[in-house]
Amino acid sequence: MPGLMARRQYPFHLIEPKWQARWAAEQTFRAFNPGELIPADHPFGLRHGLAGRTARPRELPPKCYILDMFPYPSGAGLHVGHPEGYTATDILARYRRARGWHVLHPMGWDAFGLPAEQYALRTGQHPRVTTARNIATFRRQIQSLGFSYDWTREVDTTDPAYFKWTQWIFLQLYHAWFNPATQRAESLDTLPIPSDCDTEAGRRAWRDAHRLAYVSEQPVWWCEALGTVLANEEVVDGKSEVGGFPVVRRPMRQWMLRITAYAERLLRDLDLVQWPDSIKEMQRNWIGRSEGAEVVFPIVPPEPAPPPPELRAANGAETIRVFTTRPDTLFGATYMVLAPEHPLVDRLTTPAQRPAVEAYRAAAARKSDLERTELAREKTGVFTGAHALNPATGARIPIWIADYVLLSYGTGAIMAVPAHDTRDLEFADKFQLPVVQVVQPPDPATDWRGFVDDGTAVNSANAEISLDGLPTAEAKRRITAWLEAKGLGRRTVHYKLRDWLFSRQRYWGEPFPIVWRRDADGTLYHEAVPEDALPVLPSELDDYKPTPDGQPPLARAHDWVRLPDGAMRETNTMPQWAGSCWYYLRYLDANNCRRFVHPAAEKYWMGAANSKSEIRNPKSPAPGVDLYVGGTEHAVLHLLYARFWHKVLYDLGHVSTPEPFYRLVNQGLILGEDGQKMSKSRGNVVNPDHILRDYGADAFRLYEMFMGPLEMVKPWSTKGVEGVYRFLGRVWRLFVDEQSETALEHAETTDGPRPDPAILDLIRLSPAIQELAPTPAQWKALHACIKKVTDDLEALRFNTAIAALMIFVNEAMTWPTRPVAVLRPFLQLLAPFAPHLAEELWQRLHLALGQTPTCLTYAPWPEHDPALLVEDQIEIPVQVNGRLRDKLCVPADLPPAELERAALTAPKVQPFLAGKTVRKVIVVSRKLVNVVAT
RNA sequence: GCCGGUGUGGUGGAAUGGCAGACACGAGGGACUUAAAAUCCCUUGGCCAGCAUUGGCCGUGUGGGUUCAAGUCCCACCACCGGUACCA
Repeated sequence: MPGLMARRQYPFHLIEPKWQARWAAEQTFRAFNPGELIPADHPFGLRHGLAGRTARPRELPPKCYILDMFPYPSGAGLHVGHPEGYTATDILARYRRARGWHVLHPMGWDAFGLPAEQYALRTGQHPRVTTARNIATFRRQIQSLGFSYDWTREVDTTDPAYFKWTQWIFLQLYHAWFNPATQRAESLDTLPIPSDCDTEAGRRAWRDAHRLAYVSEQPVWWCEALGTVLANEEVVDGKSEVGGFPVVRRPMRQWMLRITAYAERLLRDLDLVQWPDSIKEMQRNWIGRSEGAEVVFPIVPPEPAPPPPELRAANGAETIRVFTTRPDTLFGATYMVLAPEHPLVDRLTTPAQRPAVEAYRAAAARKSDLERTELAREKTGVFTGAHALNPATGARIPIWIADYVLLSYGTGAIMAVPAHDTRDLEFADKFQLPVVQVVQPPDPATDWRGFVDDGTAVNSANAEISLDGLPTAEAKRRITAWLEAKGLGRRTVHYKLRDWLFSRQRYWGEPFPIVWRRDADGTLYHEAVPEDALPVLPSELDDYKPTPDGQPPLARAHDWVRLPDGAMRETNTMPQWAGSCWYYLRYLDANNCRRFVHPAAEKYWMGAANSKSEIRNPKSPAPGVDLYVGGTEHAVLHLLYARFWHKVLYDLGHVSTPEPFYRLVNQGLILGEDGQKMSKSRGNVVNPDHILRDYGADAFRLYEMFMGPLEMVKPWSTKGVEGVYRFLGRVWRLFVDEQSETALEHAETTDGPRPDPAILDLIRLSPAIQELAPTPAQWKALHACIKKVTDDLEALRFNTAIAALMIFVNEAMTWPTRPVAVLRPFLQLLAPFAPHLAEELWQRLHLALGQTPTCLTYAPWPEHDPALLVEDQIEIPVQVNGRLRDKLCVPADLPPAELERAALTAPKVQPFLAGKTVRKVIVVSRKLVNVVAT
């Protein structure tokens, strides 16, 4: 009971559980797959003439797949941010059902993850137990909000029946390679094996080197505190994204996924989807495509040897390859820099410089990444003593090492053009290296030193080629062609995107369906677990810690690791992203134990239409998920990983669209009442359970949508909840007889603490509600509301749709009689927003009229009649020189000439025209008149 | 630094280039009540004038511009939020 609260506005505590129970019992929101039997009494079947039938895909209405980002069920329970997106999608799902679409609206749990495992480390309680408890809490909370999910499709990523298919998809990656010729993933069977791979081991190594899932000994981010490695994406500012613990670089054997092969398609196909520009831009930046050239710099042999006249990198001479986006500045390259870890450093360094170089390399290796970024501004570096030849100028240029050059990007080496690169200039200034201008800025007043934009090439000529006078773009083309002709370089495209580090040293994740064996030579190799042996279940453990030597927790389960035939199981597990990469596909056929999804279900719900024309047609179902709503925190990682998996599955013929999520909308963050981000330490966290208890689910939902535009960041206001709650109270009183309400309250007090919803039958309709013809004003109020709400729903403008409902109710409250013909459609408009209250009043209304109540969920959405909105008298503002002076009430069809005359003669306008000449009169038909007078 | 977003009353927010502030919150006043709560009604951007239901001026982060007309379009800038960063 709301102790401190005032009198309850309406009996939501009886209404909401009643309808939730009924929806659950009748499976009201169940979606049907092609070939599935639609029960004879199901309202979806009744509406579409499919009751009691097994519908073929073509007989089903157009599909609409409305998806939420499924939550991680944390121990803290639901947060008020969760229902924001869920309410938006629920409103849209209910609206689309009313409009006749076949809506798929599912929910599930992204339940692998660190917190349950860390809890297990402390208490010894199996993560499965914690997870199950948290899921139960989340499910209860979400269900108490009355969302129209099809719970028969609920998924849980930790359920073996689910992760069996996560492992299966991993095997698809494992058994595939990316064919550069077709730019697609293909079965490993199509991989050409070079003839010099003449041993079984050689062929195996070749195949392993091409798999989309491969093993690599790589420097990785190791987090001591978490006892695991992390993906690049999970390391923020040199600390773990989860918990903020220090991380260090360490070489380890890891599973990697070859996402870089898809860089170009991941970039290009952003054009196929309707996502916010900011998210597309973040993905583009993450992929980080840059066009340029690879250039080969010959190394000058140590000691006297004069520079060879030939610039060709032939005869086995050592070379340094660099990547540059500005090959046009090659003539200005006055020195080179290698990353300290670059493999050539050892061989290049002269004896005299070796001590300095070794010291610098050791210092760089010790630096945590945090230090490297924080101390980023001041350039450091050491001369190796070696020189290279600038292939354009033939000049001997010194080779340095410096940690501003990263081994992981490009080739790990750069040509430094200090005149036209900010970092190179800083470095050159510090170490007194020569600076040569090779680009002239378009504006002669601009200082060429440090000018990094496009301009005109200067000082760029040798015996064979001249770039002088060419604009940057042309100069790039010319020099690249010259380099290619001389075999000194080639056009290249580089990406920032790295391959995806896919293994974790954790317990609470999907085990890899992989075993390790030794061949006759004793060489270790990996091999897939056969499909019919899936799922690979993790072993039970007593201790969830990693082993002291850094082996994953599963390594403790010796019996589990060692198979009878001597093979050893992989003990790493997959990262949490794995389960969320494909859950939207499992929803399509969540209970299928023979396939990850039946092709017919996949084709129907994801839509086989994928030609451009069909994508652009708003009338046809979207290819893929029609609407995906979630927070921006997944702008890069989840959305990029899921797109990658989807594309692999698409290439291998398992799904029919190139992109998974056609339309994406990000809900904005909800801040605390103080305008700050909600956090336990600030004490400004709003508990949804309390809101639900005090105001009910409908008010909660309505408030979250009324706060402002969905995408916007906005602060919580409990006062605001009271506002929409009062609105729902007015709706209730619009329909209900006050006397009967008193009877209900009386019955409730005698009925004890848990009253039976059946006492709602004591409610009588207000005597003002009658079956009589509405007045024109009443028709207009309704149809204006229908139009506004419908338009706003189509554009996801929920806040203004609710305002329209309020305007209608405020007006309807003043009517002495309330025609059923107006109130009934109003309930349909209200239903997506406040479904419990709408259903209850809908039922009461029909019972009072002696009609059998139909299911409001599937009642066809009302259409507005433009004829009813036509005004015969309209108000026209009259301006003089752009300032409002009067308003005229005129017939709507008044001709412009007459409107102009009326405006000029209007009494309030006259004084402002006195002594002036009318120069011009702008008459905007049905809008306004503006008189220009001087 | 770069990329993206946002700046409108006391507050959340409305406004296809055409009456700025819809709808709500808060506040003030009134009705009902023994009283309070709830409910209902009125007022509510600022300044100035007036007994007056009124009238005038100013107002959408700042400065310019386009236009009969700008919160909305263009240019320059400022502030805040989010992302990202020696990416060659």
